[in-house]
Amino acid sequence: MPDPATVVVERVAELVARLYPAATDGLDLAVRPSEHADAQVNVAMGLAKRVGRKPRDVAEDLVAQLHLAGVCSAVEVAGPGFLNLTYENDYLAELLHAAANDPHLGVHQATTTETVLIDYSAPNVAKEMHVGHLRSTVIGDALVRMSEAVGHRVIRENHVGDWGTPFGMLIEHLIDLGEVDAARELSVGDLDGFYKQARQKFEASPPFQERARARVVLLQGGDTDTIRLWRLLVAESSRYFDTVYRKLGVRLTSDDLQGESAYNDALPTVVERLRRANLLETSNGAEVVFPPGFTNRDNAPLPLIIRKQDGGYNYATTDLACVIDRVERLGATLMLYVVGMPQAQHLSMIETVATAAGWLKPPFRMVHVSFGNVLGSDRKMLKSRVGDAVKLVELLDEAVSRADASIAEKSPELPTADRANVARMIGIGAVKYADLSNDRVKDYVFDWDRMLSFDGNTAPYLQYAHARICSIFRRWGRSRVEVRGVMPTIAHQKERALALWLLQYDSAVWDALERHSPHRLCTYLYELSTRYTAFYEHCPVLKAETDELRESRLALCDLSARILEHGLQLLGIESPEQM
RNA sequence: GCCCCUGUAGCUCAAUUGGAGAGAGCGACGGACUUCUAAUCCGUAGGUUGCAGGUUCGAUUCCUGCCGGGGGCGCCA
Repeated sequence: MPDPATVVVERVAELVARLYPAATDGLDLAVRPSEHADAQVNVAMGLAKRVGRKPRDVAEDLVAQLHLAGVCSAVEVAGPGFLNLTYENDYLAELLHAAANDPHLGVHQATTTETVLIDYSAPNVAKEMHVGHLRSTVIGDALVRMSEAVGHRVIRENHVGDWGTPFGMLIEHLIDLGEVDAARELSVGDLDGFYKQARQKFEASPPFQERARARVVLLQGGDTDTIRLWRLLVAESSRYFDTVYRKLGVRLTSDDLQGESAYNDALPTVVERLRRANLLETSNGAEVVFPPGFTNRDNAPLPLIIRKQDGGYNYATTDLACVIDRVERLGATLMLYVVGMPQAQHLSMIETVATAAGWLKPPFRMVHVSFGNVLGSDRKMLKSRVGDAVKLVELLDEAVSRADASIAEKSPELPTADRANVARMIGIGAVKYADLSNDRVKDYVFDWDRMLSFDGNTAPYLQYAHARICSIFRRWGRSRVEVRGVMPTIAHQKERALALWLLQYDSAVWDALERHSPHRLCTYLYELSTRYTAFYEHCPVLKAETDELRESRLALCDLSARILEHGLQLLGIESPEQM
């Protein structure tokens, strides 16, 4: 409702349906932002083709009969047949006032509430979290927040790697260290060292290998003491993951853990149900499904392996059990898999098989929210000096200390106690925003200087715009809530540009959500900041000529700040009031 | 060999699913601080959107074929 375009779309749709009832389906009725006017409608061109008339003539007809009194002050035909709209200033003011008094700041709520399950982060138990987990965690978190913001029911799932052959070696290593010492080492977060030591022993010592293999058998057999040790590994790792998630500022907690092991009991059922669905075949002693459309190197059908020759299950089986669980137990209509690009084929096969088996059918659907890599300045996968993966905690700590140094230099008057907190918001925000603001399907180059810059499409720039608004209200000295009753007057060109953009927040949030692309929201917020700053430069607020004008501009400031803060919050980024 | 992703200003990235002279930031050049936070703003220069065709009123976007980069292709997850 707060987007003036929605009214126009309705009116245009009515008119077109009345004038050309036979040519309406699939027509592009969208009202888009325009460089040549406040908005544009492109329906005349598409219509002209269907009814065999000149686009400009169709456009003229539409303009003549379109009733937009009180909404648009002008509707003109331009170019090949564009309808250029200019909105009525009073109408914009009404919508701004409505948005300012809406708890969702104008973002309309979902008409059908879905249960959205978001599968993201997915670190491995007893292994360090590194840059490779950054994108999944940060993008997934943003999708969680955006989905909740429009009223969906959201289920977070952290599909951690907590099962498989490496656990034989990890448990034996834990026994060697002694439970107490091992737990201590794991809880301080030296998962990297723990895993590497275990691996090293495994590779160097044949007796250790034997023990590890035997331990896997015990683990799979449910041996109580082995299970107890395994739980210790999982619990300590989970505790560590929680510290990383808190530092990153994402919603995930240990309550969201849904490890691979959770599906162990369901695996035989998966096999049974596939067999009953007549999908199961035997190939080289393994039980497999051949989903149509997938081939291997030799152009032969490519199987999804359900049960290996040795009788063990594969990750495909777990993933299928997972789909069943999510659909049948949790009732998740939309499942988002925030998983890297390399898994595209695997997930596509899972989807095909789950559909063929009848487990996945409308309204239930799964979407692979894939993403590219984080690159170093050499355009290769980001690595540390010594060549291994960069630890996530170290990356975050460096971001905070860099931000802190920058604040110390630029705002020495800020008390040190506040500075630490602001540095955290800026540093963490910069890392997350750098990740989220890039189109997720592409790789991006990690660059400290650029992401921490106060110029350009960065978190600090948006945060700075927000902080400046807060500063105005501090000087004003009265409560911000007071201006929410004000009906703003739109007069200055910069006020108008800002107002139009503020009213786009609704569509920006939905656009980002529907494409599962947080970077679209980033682009919106960046544009909002630049428009706000232009307004700030040209339109004095506290020094405005009249009280009315001051209040009107304060109202614009208030809504701008709230949308900035709200939008950043949807991305999981905090907005300091001073910086 | 087959399949998927990708290629846009010197650099880093956008472009509202096919819309009007392809937009930002950085860097370069030229301007604006007795300030509501100059950590900012304004202006100028910079392009055959990898190449070649095709589809149509209109293509960075869709189709075909090449070229370059990344990834995947039966018992790891």
